[in-house]
Amino acid sequence: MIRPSRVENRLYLTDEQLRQGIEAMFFAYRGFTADPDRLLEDQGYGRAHHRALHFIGRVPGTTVNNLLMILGVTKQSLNRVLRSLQNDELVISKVGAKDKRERHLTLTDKGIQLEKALNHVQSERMRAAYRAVGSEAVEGFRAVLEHMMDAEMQKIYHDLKEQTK
Amino acid sequence: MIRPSRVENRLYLTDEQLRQGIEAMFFAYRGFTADPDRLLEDQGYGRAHHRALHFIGRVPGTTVNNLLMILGVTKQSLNRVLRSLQNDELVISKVGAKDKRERHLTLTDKGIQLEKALNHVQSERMRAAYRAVGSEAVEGFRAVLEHMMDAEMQKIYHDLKEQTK
DNA sequence: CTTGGAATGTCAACAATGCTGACGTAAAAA
DNA sequence: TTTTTACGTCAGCATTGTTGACATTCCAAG
Repeated sequence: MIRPSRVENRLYLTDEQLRQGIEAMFFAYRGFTADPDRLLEDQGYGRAHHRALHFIGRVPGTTVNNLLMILGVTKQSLNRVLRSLQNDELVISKVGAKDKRERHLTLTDKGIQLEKALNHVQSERMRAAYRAVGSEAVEGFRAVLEHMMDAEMQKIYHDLKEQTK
Repeated sequence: MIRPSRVENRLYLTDEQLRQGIEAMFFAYRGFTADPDRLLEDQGYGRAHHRALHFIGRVPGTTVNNLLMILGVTKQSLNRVLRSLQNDELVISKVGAKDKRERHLTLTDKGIQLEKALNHVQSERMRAAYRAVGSEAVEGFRAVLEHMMDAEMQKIYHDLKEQTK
């Protein structure tokens, strides 16, 4: 549980501290993607494929349009990635029953396998970091990240959390 | 399923918690880069230009090779960015006095101005997030990020901190 | 019911930024 | 001195963003 700063309501932050935060974010994100990137390279995929697999796995049956909002890229960019995943039989696209304009996306067994592998290496790094710092730090970490998101992203982030309850 | 007891050192993390951490990182990084991206677009630059400006500003007189290690890209990729920054007179490259193979990079006044503007919008978002969560959370945030970096990046990150003392 | 507009997804072409390979020049080693 | 290594530059390719054009489907106005 996060207590909003109890003593100093306004904490004084030097430019230097903020700059270190920026650099930490930059270097950490590289670490965050390093392990999945290695796995993906073996298969001839990139980060874009990872993101698609992740969120299709997270919300099975989602539409292309919904995925678009989550990922924040153009549909043309996403389409290219989805096409290759479908060709390789990692993803299945089914025309909507109600609305035939929509395509509903799900992972095949093969897709689930790769997604699991990617999720595993990424989770292990995060688990290690979490373990190293303890649970209070973890809550702080998540709190700061949440406040760094744009408002729409915060909403999507929370909706995803609800979804798996 | 066996539940490890929640003693302080021992942190039990569900798959779901780890997955949320992953997604938080993903969405937050988008927010983290959103404001600078807008500024950069106005000038016809991209994120790669931002990173170069940032670290040249941080370590004035650094060599291309040193910058390469910080950024973790190939010299060919960096070179393209540096060339455009030099053409636009944001960066100056000077042949090394001792070793003429090296180029030492510094920002021009124009370069400093743009770097300041980029740093400002990015810092403001971080400051807002920090303020919203309080100082304990901030420390947790930085601690987790640090443990998420690869070892070489941790070293570089710390060296940069020392440098400005 | 028909028709025109909005929504959804696909195809094509372009831009930014990764990458590898080839190479010139300077320094270091043999 | 000659060969090897290091540093930086130029050329070309791959991934993944972008905008534009378009076919199909749905829905709402008439």
